[in-house]
Amino acid sequence: MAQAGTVDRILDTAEVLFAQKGFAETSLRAITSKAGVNLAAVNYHFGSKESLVQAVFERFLTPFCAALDAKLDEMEASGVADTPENILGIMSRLVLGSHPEDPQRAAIFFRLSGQAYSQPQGHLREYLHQQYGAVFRRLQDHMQRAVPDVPPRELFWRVQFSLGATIFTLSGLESLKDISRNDFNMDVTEADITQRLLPFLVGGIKAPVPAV
Amino acid sequence: MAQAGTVDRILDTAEVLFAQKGFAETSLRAITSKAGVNLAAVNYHFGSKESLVQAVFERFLTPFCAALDAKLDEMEASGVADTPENILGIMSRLVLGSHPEDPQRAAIFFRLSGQAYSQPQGHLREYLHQQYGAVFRRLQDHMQRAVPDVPPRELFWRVQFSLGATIFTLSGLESLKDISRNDFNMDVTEADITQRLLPFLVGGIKAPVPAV
DNA sequence: TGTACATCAGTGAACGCGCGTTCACTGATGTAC
DNA sequence: TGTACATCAGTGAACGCGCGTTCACTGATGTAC
Repeated sequence: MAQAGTVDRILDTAEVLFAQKGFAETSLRAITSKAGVNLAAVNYHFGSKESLVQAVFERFLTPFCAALDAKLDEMEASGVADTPENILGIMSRLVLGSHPEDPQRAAIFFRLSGQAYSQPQGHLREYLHQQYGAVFRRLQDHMQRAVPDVPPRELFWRVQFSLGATIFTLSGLESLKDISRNDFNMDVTEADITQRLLPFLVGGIKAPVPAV
Repeated sequence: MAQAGTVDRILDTAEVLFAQKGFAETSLRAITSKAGVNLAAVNYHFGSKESLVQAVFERFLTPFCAALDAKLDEMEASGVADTPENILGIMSRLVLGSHPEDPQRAAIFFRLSGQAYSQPQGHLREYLHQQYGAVFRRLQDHMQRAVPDVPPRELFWRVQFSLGATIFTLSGLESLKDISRNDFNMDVTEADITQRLLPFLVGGIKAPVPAV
């Protein structure tokens, strides 16, 4: 963070504060004063607060989606069969490994996602869907090949459920860590949770489809 | 809503607006003008905006938790064995059936829950946990008896994942309905989703525990 | 090499606005003697 | 039965505050001739 340009200092600070306090609850004054830049610099560089929010997401998602695309290319080229286990494995390794120098970064990413999705107005959700929908559909296609017996409509919902379980859990991780510490005397990490999450999701995605 | 007392008119209006736009994004002026009551009435009856938010949750959760307790009593008395299917079945029937006169109400409940959980500050989450934690633990105990092979710590997380899948999906239902309509030419209802959700959750909760 | 102008990052102060909250007040109902 | 006082729901107007945004400005760097 130190000595970076104004734009990066704003983005670095904004992503931490947005994750900590939410979009509406984080003022530009809070961001700029913590970042050590002038209040007007946000509007100068980004145009508005809303554009700053989008820029924060772009900085996360663009490289992530590019990496995911590359991994999927790799997988297709190698001829490995699609299974829920290896598709979800790719995802989790990508998320956890995307910023090895800063393990907190993955947590921030999830908290931001959780907030983006629970924003009731949905401008942001629409923007993300439009911007990154293609990778999502590609992932969905692979998953379909992995579980051909699950009808596409059913699978669509199961992928949504999986997304929900993941984002919800990892975005509220701080308080869940506390509970886990109190109830089980046990510290947990993002990697722990992911290890527990994968079998759960695989079980759910592969579950028998009830005859209607 | 018509002709109710001031307190109820405020609560009725607030719960709809909070679900639609979020807590921070809904002003007391919006609530009171739509409810047809004086601006100062909120502070007169509830003391502050934050207390109003809590009151909205209480009006949902207190009867819901009482009904859940009663159902669990009933189940224990009847000697039916615990299974993931019937525990989750009780929950879903309770949620969907809790306001048969107003099916929209369940959707509002989930949107509020989704927002409560994604609130990064967590005052509300703490308040809810403290207020309704007992019923949650009781539910967890039943689930443990239903899947004795899953270690308690593992189960704790699986219940969190289930909660996440449920709240996340049902709280973002509006936009998912749109996607489903576009991609599959298919309208979905809360009850549809619940029917698809249950096998997914059962599959996840029963999934084999990986040897570590 | 020097001068004039354009571009650009950044600044400090102010703008108007909507917010939650407060306060003095009204009018109706209940209670004490 | 009448009077004085207390309680309570509700009101209208104002309060101060923090917000996102704007604007005129500065100073450094680049470009044209």
